[in-house]
Parts: sequence; C-alpha cells; structure tokens
Amino acid sequence: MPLPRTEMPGRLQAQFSERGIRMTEQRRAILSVMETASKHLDASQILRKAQKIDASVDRSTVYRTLRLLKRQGLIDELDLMHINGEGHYYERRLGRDHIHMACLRCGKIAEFVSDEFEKLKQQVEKDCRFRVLISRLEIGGYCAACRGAQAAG
Amino acid sequence: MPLPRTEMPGRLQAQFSERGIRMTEQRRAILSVMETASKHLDASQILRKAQKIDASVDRSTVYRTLRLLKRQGLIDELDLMHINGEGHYYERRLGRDHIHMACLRCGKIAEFVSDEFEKLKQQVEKDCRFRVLISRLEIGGYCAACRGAQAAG
DNA sequence: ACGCTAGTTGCAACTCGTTCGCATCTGAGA
DNA sequence: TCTCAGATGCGAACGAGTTGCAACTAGCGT
Repeated sequence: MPLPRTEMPGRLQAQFSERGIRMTEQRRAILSVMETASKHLDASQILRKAQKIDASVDRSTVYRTLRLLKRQGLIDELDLMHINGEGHYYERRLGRDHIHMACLRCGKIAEFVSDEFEKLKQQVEKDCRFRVLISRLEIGGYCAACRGAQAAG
Repeated sequence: MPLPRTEMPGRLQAQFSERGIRMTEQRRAILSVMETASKHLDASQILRKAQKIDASVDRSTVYRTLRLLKRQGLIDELDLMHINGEGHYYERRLGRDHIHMACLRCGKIAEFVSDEFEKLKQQVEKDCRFRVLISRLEIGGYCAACRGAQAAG
C-alpha cells in the first residue's frame, strides 16, 4: 500500500491498532491531541496539549510519535513558508490535499481545495512518469484583508 | 514593485548595484557561486564554493547574503521535501516558477514547468482574493527509474 | 587623492528545533 | 502471569541558522 486512503476524522487511534502498532498512554494522549486539533500545531504546542492529558509525556516522545505518524502517512508535515521561525507544523491527513496560503503580513494561514491542483498532480504523474506520494503547495503573499490595507496592489 | 521580473542568467551582480546595494569581495564570491551553480545548493555548499574564490568568506556572511538575496527576490529557498536533513536549498530565481519533484528512493530532484501550475496560482488569486508572491510546490514520490525497479506500482 | 561613516565582516558564543544513548519501564501476546 | 520487543524519560548532543561586537571597508562628498 503506497499511500493510505482517505479517511474520516476520529479514527487515528483505531488506525494505530489496525496496523499493529503498540498503543501507550503517551501515544494515546498525542493522538487525541492530533485528532481534536482544529489545525496546524507545531511540536511544542502538541507537547503542551498532550501533557494536559498525560503529564508524563516527554518532548522526545512527541517527536518520535510524530515521526511515526508521518511515516505511516497519517499526518502531513508543513513548513507554512517558515512564517514563524524554522519549525514544522502538523495536521491530520484527511481527504484531499489542500493548498496552504500564508499571509506575509498578518500571518494568517488559509486553506484551499482545488480541482486544478488535482489535475496538476495528474499531469506530473503522466508527463514526468513520476509517482506522486506526498505533495505540498505553499503560497506566500497577502490575504484579502491585508491587500486592501497597504501591501502592494 | 511587488516582485522582480523575469531575468536572464549572469546578471546577479549587475542587479545588485542597480539596486544600490554595496558590493564587497565576499558578496562577489557568493554571487558568482549562485550564478554559476547548476542547481540546488545548500548554505554549507555555497560556503565551501565561495571560499575557493575568496578564502575569507565566513559562514555568517553566507547566511546574511542569502537572506539579502531572498528578500530582494533574487533567489528562492527550497526545502526539497527535507530529503537530506532539515536544511534549505537555494536557486536563482529565473523566468517561471517550477515544480520540484524529489524521488524518495534515489534522492534525485527533477523540475517541471507547467501551465497548469500558472493557472492554479491564478485561480488562487481570483477565488481566494489572495495576492500570490512566492509559491512553492514540492512533490515527493518515485521517479520513473525507481518506479520500475521496486517501489509500489 | 583623501577622509568619513554607514554598512559589512569574522569571530565566537548563542538559540532553537530536533535527535540520540541509555537505563528503565510497559503493552499485549503466549 | 510471564516475557521481552518495543516504548519511554532524561539529559546530553546535534546541526542549521543567528547575534553581538569590535574591526574593517566601499564608495560618497570634498
């Protein structure tokens, strides 16, 4: 199985045992954070939230679990145009890929699902004979609000 | 001027003085590395190459110059799917944006220019009322050669 | 040609996100 | 219930990138 299929929210923990991956107190806490997160948490935010559920969770366990989730294709790692330092952000991998737009002025992150994007990936598969597993399209610029305010027209 | 225009290779140094940016020995070395690089150098590779031209170039000067070039929109910063550690790669910003495809098996990087990509960005501008300044589309997967060899069909 | 100074540099010490080594602990199958 | 592969916490280490500072220099005005 090259890539996990589309899935509904709330299933992370189930997917874990389905795949024969050992469940622990700490992982349960981290998975639950990922499942309930509205979006785009970085490692230290995940740590803090996980510790509210199980105070024993350690930084390194968060990183190890994130690496595991990433390798299992259950979460995506984002850079978000490095809008706040060099760290990474994580989000559950659900349904279709989406574009991330980062406003360089106010820092807001918007998401956008587009058929064009799907077509583009298909074109890459076909024209480049390249098997697409992960794709990340990040755009930096100015959001509607900030366009009006000042920044370039 | 929100974004620099398309330009021909070999002009980095000229663009510098056009913009009234002071030219130094060290910057000349770094610019020349960027101009002659075939592609995708990381900071430490740039440092090593620049030191062959001017041995006095320091790591921090490389980083400072890269930041300057980035801010001037003369180079693009890439992650290349973090295929080798967490560093960044740099390339001159010429003509049109292109997609970067990183083979997760052999590590090769391929590039692809696509009208679909341009259309997609236009769609974002229009549908999201978002002014696109920088865009980065990176794809991880298997290149034609590696697809045949083993990895998933 | 020369002096001035804002801008640039090298250096070493630092930050920050992430990883590692290792002794200890634990989930879950037999 | 026993067992042990696999997971954990801890602290030390890593690597990329940044910073403070004193010394230097590009290139303007004279």
